[in-house]
Amino acid sequence: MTSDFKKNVIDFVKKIPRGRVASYGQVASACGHPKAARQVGGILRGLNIADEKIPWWRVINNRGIITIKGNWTATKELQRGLLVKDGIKVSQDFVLDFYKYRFSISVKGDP
DNA sequence: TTTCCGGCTGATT
DNA sequence: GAATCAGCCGGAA
Repeated sequence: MTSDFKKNVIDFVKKIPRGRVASYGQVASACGHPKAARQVGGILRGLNIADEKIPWWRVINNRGIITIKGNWTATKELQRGLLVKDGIKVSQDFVLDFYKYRFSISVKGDP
């Protein structure tokens, strides 16, 4: 069915530049559903992870913490490594300066 | 189809 | 600061 929300989320995530991060709520809000933050993670879970075209690792929670279950195809360690590779400093607790690295949303709906 | 769960968040308690 | 509650929406059963 490919809801607009899903497409929007994926599209947004793909637009996240290197060295930047966005929170689930931020992405959800950009899609018009500020409360659907959980769904953002759900979408990334069901579709992408293995798709390196989509920087899912740049999507974290609003506290700059990698809140993953640890039972994924991806793990916290993997995500942390990818973030570090992007030039983002991540603590061993999987915490990063979200305030410093957060991605500014460019409001746009459909091209 | 319905029901339940979940990588979240913000507000309360 | 930890625990609870409510709200959102896509998957999986």
